[in-house]
Amino acid sequence: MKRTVTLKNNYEFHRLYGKGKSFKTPALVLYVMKNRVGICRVGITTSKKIGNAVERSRCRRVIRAAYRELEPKITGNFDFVFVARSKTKYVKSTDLEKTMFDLFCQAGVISV
RNA sequence: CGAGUAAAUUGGGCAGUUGCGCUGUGUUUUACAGUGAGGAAAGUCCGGGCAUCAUACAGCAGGGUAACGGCUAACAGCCGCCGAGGGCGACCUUAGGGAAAGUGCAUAGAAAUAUACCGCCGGAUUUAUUUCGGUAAGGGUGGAAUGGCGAGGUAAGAGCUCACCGGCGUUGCAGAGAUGUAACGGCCAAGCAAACCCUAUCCGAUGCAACGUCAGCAGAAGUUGCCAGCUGGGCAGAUACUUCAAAAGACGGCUUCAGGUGCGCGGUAACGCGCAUCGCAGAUAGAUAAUUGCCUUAAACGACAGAACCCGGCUUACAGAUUUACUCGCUUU
RNA sequence: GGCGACAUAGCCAAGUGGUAAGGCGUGGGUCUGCAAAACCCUGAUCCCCAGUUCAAGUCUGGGUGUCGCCU
Repeated sequence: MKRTVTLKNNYEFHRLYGKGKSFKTPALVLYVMKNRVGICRVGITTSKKIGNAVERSRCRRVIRAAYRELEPKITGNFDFVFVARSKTKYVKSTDLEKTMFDLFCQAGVISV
């Protein structure tokens, strides 16, 4: 299995915030957009509103673990940006996997 | 049993399954093995290593430190000890050199190293005022007013004299020293130096986004630049350097050391020496997640909190638990 | 990750250790038939906690927050 490709530059994030579709739950926000690169790319945002460094890196780990489980089910090439919210640090990765699955279904990324 | 003082430790452990970073082995895209956050990783407040600045040298400026002896690579750290202050006590706090080199200290007050406003006393003049001198007991001002209090003394007073206390100096003794103590001397020296300042002593600057190698690169303007706040001295110089614009990668630096643990010896201690043993993160948008079982436990889901070149300290944050030494009070024997 | 700067009234801000200047704005008043302009009055936990000092906005130490720079 290849390593997950991540979004790194600021303009890529801003393109998704401006042009991508957004789907929200209390624990997670998702921005989706098609790309022409040929693979799926992911960016994770954890702002300083959430807490200190320990809480922010826990949010990143939980989101990354949930995405790793769902990545093989995705059909098509997309860019994703996940934004953590203040409730994310209290959620387990198995619970977040369910909410992420719902968001992917809303976005039409996963063919059921 | 109660109240307290000081110091130290811990921050659950073991195993399994899926998954992630790094290293090694096989191998060529998947296996196996090992390993994977802290006592503060934090704040970046001190000190050092390391690296660069073509030479890093000197002086000035600027900054740090400040009883004494030791430890240390070094330090504003630590240990011991002295003085001062606090506590019945165990013990705690302490930026703790110099105000007999100089400047400054608002307002009030007569006067803030300097005096005489009201007073008190004496002389002269004059006849109810003026002037000269003595004095620092009393008044008032202030944070601070010539060491404090009592007695003697005097025209009135005053360390003028004496006793006690406080401070200073000299000599003797004890100590490694700060200092302590005894005798003697004379009251001359008030406070503030985290105000300027003086004395002693230390400090070149910049920080791994330093710096090196490779790859890449496109130009335009300028002429002195380098070591920096200033000066001296020195070095390089068109194949150089500066500014603007553009481009932004890969590798090294990078983790084996002032390392950890145990034992012994020296030292009051900080710490040092010797022997044995262990290998213990190294990412580069940045790796630890999910779940199950057992054990210890009062409980373990629980605090504060995430390495980014590395060490020694300091400071700040911290749920709960444990241990040791000592003090005071009460009760019983 | 590293290096630095700042915090004073609602806003902009000055400030040698000794009563915290000023401007805009708020509120009240004077003036006017009513307004505007003008004039007068009005208001501060000097970011927080300790220390030095007779006395801290200022000096020293610690903390909090905001902002800037690096390649």
